[in-house]
Amino acid sequence: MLAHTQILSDARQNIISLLRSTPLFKNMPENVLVHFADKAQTNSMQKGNVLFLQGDSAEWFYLVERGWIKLFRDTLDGTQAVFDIVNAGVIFGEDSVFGQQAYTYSAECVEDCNCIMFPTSLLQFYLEKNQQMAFNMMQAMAQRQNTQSREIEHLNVQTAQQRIGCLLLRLCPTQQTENISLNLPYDKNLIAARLGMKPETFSRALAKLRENTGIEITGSKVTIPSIQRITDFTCSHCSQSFECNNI
Amino acid sequence: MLAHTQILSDARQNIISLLRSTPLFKNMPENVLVHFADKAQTNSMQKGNVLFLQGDSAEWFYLVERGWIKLFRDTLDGTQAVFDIVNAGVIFGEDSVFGQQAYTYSAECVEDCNCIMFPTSLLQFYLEKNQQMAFNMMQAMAQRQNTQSREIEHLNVQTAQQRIGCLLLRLCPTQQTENISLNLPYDKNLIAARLGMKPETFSRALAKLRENTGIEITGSKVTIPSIQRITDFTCSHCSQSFECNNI
DNA sequence: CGAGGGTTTGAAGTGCATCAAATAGTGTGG
DNA sequence: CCACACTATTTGATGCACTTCAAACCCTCG
Repeated sequence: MLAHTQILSDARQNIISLLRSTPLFKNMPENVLVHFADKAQTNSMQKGNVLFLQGDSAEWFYLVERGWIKLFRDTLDGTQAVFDIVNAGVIFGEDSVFGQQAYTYSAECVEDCNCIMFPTSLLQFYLEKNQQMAFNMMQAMAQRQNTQSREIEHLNVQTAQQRIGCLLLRLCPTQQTENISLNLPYDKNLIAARLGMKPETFSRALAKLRENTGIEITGSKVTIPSIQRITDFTCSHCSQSFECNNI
Repeated sequence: MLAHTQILSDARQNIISLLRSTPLFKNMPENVLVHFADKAQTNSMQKGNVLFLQGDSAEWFYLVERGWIKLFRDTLDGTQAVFDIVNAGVIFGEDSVFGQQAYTYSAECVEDCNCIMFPTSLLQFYLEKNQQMAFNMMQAMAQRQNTQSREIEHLNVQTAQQRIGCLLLRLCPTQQTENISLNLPYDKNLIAARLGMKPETFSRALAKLRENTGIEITGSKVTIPSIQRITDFTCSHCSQSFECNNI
């Protein structure tokens, strides 16, 4: 019994520290974090699992602990518009607190993941009751909005090659500037969709980007000799003072 | 002296009722509205006037009373990414309350307008102090975010013709469904930029849209025989349950 | 009237999508 | 461990959408 309690407590402690590291729960008092952790449900999922569909009643919001989740909308003609793919530390589905209490997009697991879900009603409760919570929420929303308007800018002004370069920059560890090697976090097909292009276009654009910036790609493994060469090639069309690897 | 006071009072009353009609100030107590109105400054501007530039210290936020304001970013290669053009009743620049206290975009008048500016610090004060204010702010931000993610979707999946059709739908008065006539609110050049296309493309796409949907254009005057014909042509690629004329 | 910006039109080029097919990679059952 | 099925990715050929560059047209306003 003691062991059981201990396990529960460990899981709870884990959730609490995860929550604390997100912008939304930053600086929140311990008792609030505990309250959320107590109402949490953890979820392991495999590629292909659907978390929720656009229009579903929004009873939970999610925190990614591990893996990748695709956020998208289906269009009337049967295609799909992917507008974000999120990973560890990101909270999503929480924006349905406002409006019609229904999700405004769908979410699907694209790389095996652990998600923690919390009742939307609990968030709603604290948004009304706790000043800090409300402030954090606004901060997070402002941040996301800024990112999104950059996204619009990118779709408007960048070529396929440049959008890929920009994504690579955002995948790079921020410290290093040379001889970086990393793995593409999910299918090339999916990256293409995320960047608003077809798989074939992605493949060809990536090949050209290789010539233009000296990067190497083998399977999902990417090596980047010089960050500078990518930014030179990629960021010329972007607005001033924007750092891709800063998002 | 009495007349003078009366004029001041009228102006203040006007500001208060304008504020009350915005989502951000909806349901706010009278004394708060008065406080904002007291600190307000009104501004008449002509086409071409710049309200602020990206990076400027964000000391004011704005409410449009009349006219049109372009929100944009300049890119390193000297072009411009327009991500919104707003008009009466819209508040902008208020998102700089968060983050680095600097505007994240630039704003310029594109059709003669009246704007009312309020100190950002006052908003900040009430966001921390007043529950309703914080709630309204979040509501407004959620709304805007939803709109923006639709925008991304549109850029991804719609053709030039369809994007124009979509814009027209949003300009139509919501009640009517047939024989609508309206004026384009600002330069065609600017509409093109707003929709992420070149002026030449806009001109040609508009001509084709005329053939496809039966609309007529003379100068800035547009007549639309049937809304239905536009939605049939325009909205097929959009995600389900989205009403263009509902934004 | 004439200058200048906004708008349209034409010709040619570029980028991305589409359709089709080949190739590589992965997981399955034998 | 291999053959097979299936998916992901690449490659080729072709077409369409949008851009670019250039020039004409139109409208407004001094």
